[in-house]
Amino acid sequence: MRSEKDGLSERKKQILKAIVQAHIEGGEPVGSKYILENQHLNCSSATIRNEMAELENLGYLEQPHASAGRVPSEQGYRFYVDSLVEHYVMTANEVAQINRLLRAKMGELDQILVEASNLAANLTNYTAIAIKPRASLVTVSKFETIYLEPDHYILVAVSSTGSVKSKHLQTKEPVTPEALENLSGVLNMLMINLSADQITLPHMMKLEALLGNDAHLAADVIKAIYDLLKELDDGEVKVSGLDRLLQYPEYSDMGQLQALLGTLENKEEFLDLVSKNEGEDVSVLIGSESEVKVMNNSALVFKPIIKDGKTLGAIGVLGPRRMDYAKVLGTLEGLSGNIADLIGTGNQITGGVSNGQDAKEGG
Amino acid sequence: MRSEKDGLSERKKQILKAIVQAHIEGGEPVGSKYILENQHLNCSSATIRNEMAELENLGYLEQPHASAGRVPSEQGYRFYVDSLVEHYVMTANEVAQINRLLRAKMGELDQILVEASNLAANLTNYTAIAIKPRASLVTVSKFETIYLEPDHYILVAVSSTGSVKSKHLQTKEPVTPEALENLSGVLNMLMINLSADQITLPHMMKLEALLGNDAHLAADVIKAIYDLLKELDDGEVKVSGLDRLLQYPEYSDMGQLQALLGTLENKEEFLDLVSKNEGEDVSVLIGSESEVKVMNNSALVFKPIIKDGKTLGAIGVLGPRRMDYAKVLGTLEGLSGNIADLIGTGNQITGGVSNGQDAKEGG
DNA sequence: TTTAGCACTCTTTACTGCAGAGTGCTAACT
DNA sequence: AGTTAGCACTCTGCAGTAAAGAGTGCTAAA
Repeated sequence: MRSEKDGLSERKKQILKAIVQAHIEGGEPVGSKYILENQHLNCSSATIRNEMAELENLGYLEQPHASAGRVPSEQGYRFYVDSLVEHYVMTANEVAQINRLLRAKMGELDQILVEASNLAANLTNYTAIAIKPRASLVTVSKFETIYLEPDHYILVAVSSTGSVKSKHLQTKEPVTPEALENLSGVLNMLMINLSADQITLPHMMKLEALLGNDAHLAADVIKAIYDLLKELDDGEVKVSGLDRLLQYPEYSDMGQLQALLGTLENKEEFLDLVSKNEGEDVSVLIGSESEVKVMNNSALVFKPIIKDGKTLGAIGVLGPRRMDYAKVLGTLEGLSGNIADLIGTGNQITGGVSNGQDAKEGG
Repeated sequence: MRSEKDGLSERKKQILKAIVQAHIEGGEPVGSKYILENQHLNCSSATIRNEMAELENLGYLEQPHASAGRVPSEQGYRFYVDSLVEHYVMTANEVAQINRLLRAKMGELDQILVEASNLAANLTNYTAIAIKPRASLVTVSKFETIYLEPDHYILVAVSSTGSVKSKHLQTKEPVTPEALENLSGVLNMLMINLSADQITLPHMMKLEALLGNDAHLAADVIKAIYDLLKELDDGEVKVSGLDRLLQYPEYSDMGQLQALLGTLENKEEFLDLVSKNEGEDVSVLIGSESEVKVMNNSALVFKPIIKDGKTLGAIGVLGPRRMDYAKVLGTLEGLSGNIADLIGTGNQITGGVSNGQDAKEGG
């Protein structure tokens, strides 16, 4: 006993692993007999029972009631994910699927993320989420105006992360295309690389001054810029494959499910989660580990998409605590590799560095 | 008997209405005794039973099993909605809530729709959806380019409906800001007001010719324009308050629920619905009326947002068949009035005509 | 045409008993 | 000391039954 540095004998590990895997597959408590039949250990069911009792004392297993089999505890899953899970390697077929679908939809990051989360849902058969984190440091790196009618133009802003947002603006007095060109010139001089709270009264004064005859545009433009910055800052959470949750009996209990759905609509908690685990490569949050109250019965695995040290987004998989971690981890690895490649090859703001497939679990 | 032109005596109507309303509230079959106690008809429960038996023969009611109360049939709801429902008038409080929240989030149509559907979900306590219909006739009315780096620029397109989309483009050979200005000029001459299938080889030839030294840009630009048009065409469906469905016992049956969730992810069916009922003011689809297979137990009420004869979007409410139609209809009326006002007052592409609060049910 | 009364049907709930699954413990074995 | 066989015990799940309740349809009388 105690022959291993983490305190579990090889046999205990094997039993724990078998229990976790069996429970992942079937969703029901697993008993000593099952282990005996499916795992060729050279011992009897009684021995296994003894081991299981010890594993329970150590906190890795729990018993729903006195005479049911054992179910992995949160700690049990944790240990499984950290030390026992074998890396699932995607089949050629799956890799091909990712390549085909993702490349077909090549586009802006938002789209790629959503597409990737669709794929994740399909491949893992759990619910997946695409997360675009809040970016509190985002600024506008370039302005442009588009003249439409004498009293109507569009203000376009390109953010430091490359996304493009626009706002329609209506003017009281007519403006000329030349005035608008002047406006964008002034904006590109004055208002570049400022975050919302760096825009101060002096900026506005200067803006009005530089606009000369068109000073009447200033107020609306400033408001529009504020709005644009707010939109750029804003995180987004998009959910795919929600219906897949329902096939797992743990979600047949309404109430629980309703709460979870409610949480999913409230993107805030997920955005917080992502920014909190920013440093990690892959994060695996099991049950109550993830401060999102509702998730006691669930697990969330997510992987940020990092580019040049900046977290551009994340894709995650949400499912019951007894999630097929091997498969989910493998899928997210594969997907993120592909996304990184895609971002590298062209459609994003900077070319270069590809942060590849280096796998490591987060704590 | 048969004193009314639609074939139902006043008393039958009253009974039918009472049954529908009671069922809407409680969700359970309602019996003759309940009617007797809550509706002061000058008759006994036996008479009511006779009337109910007749209403059942006429197809307005059905009996879940031999000795339960009656439940309105699809036809019963239909009749209720068409002739019996009283218009719900929003409370001052509700109107104020709409005004406050909607005006605070003034912005592009997409945002307004989503915000309105959030409100609809809150006010009605059902699930709401915001629908931006496919627009197969959409074209680009203005192009603009934004220079970022020698090998990297952005193509911006303003659609005929006023929405703005953009695409990052990477070039093999370096381009100058002047070249890009030329490019947008040429695009604004050549490629304006064309739908995807109107872009032909001659266009591309001419584009290359006019670009002169920068002809190498043409291929990528054409592809980008195709992509932009596709994105502009694309409909969107956004769901709010999904969790609210679960409080109604009709959705406690998994499977049914799972199918419905699946359908909600597949926006196609909803987009089809909207375009099919384009002419209507308010559409009320009860159960199987709405060709969406899954919805046998549900009802969908939606109202298009129309501006200058064009359907810009729609907001809808989805709930159990026994939905509080009065409240839902009233809420959608109120919301759409406010949206119309908002669109009128500034942020959208054309000013003018406000299609107000004129209410009428669709058939 | 309406009503009172009653028999009938069907669902819901509670309770019972039984079979099955799985454990924990003890005593014997290596 | 670790392992095993055996057995008693506990808890769940299911089937069957009985009783209560709700609501109807029908009949006969007003």
